[in-house]
Amino acid sequence: MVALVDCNNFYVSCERVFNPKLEKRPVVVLSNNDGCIIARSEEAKALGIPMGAPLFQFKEFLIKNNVVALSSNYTLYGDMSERVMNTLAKFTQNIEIYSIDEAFLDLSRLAFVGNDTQKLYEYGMNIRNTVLKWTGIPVSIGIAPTKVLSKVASKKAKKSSGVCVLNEQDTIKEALSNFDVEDIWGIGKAYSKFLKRHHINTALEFANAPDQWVQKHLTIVGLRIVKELRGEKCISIDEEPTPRKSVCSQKSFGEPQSDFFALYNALSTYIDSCAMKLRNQGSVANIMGVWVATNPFNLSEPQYFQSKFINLPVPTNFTGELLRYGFALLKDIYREGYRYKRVGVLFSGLAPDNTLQYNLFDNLHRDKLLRVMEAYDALNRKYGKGTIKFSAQGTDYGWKMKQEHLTEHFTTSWENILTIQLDKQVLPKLKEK
DNA sequence: TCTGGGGTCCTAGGACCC
DNA sequence: TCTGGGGTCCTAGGACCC
Repeated sequence: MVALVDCNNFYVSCERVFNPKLEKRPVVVLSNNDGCIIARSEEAKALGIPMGAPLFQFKEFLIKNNVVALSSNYTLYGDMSERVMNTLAKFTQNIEIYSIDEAFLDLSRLAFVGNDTQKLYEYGMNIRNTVLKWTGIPVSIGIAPTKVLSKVASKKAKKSSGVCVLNEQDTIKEALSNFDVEDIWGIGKAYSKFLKRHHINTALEFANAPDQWVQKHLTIVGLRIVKELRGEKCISIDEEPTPRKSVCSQKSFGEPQSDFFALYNALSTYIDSCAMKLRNQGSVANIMGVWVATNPFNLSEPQYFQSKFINLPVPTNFTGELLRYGFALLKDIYREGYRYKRVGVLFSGLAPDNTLQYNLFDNLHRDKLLRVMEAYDALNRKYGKGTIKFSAQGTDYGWKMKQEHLTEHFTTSWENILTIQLDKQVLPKLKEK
């Protein structure tokens, strides 16, 4: 059996842990630059605020309905996610962290739980209560024979007690017959439109579709989903995080930028953060690409998009070295006279850093640089990201993201730690305990 | 009308996820 | 005026090999 643990409205829930006044109120969390609405509390969903809606279209609506809008605080969400995952790991080591707010647990190796529906339910409840108590984050748990079915179960769980077990044939069938095909994990916009055109509207109807037809139109991926819906395990639980195959970073500017060095400042920051990710997973990059773009929504202004990719002469993850390539690439594609909205960088062709292929004409002292980067990472890990930087990143952040409603780094910065005033009557009782 | 057989590698594009 | 960011996988088709 597989359990999917899914945090409810995760970003909003994180904010609520540190600000109980947000409880029972409609709350939304915004994307970078306060651009779109990317997370909504149940109250906000009930008001009909759609996922991904641009903020400017809904500003008045939010004010009128007393909705709290917050800038996204990924430092906080990342740390809270780690706490949730660490809590889950106390229950089983067989866990796949699927995203910032979701994890699959392999229950098949927990003999004491077995296949008994009631026992599975109680176990799920125990997990749910523990996560809530230890982290303050409410979760929904779906338990079923396969990953796809556990996703179905978790959606059902959200509408009931928070835990749902789909175990017996008839309960599974019943659930699938009431489940819209477009809500199935792995069926997106295009496929659901296609399926509905062919009169497949529910998950049950999809599960009953002929294999050959499914594979022909939805590839092998679709066929796997169908089989999982029938209870046949096709998608395994990945306990080892597979190393990334590419790393990229691109962000919109708070204000459009025209100056080359403003673009390069931003690019340097993205390169630095990618290079750090590469070093963290022990990879070096063989291919590097840089692109710039104007705002595609602003049709009244001249548009420009350009990218350039190179094969790196020596695969590397050294920030300083990559900054030099970044500078040259940007120089190549930059054109004066445009108002740029974003710049981005991509690293691919990743290889393990222990298979380093040296270049005959390489004149860098790589052993020394390796130690420099190790010290660099150690400092930033210990005292916080950005403690030490490369000079290319500069000090002028005209391109900086807009974050007008940012909450504090409650769990990762001593300066932001909450102070709590204890009631005089509570204190002696606590001491007793 | 007919035009060998078997393979690899790369890329672009489309689908999907959170 | 204002519209997020970071990933994965699969397939078809072309170029190339013998």
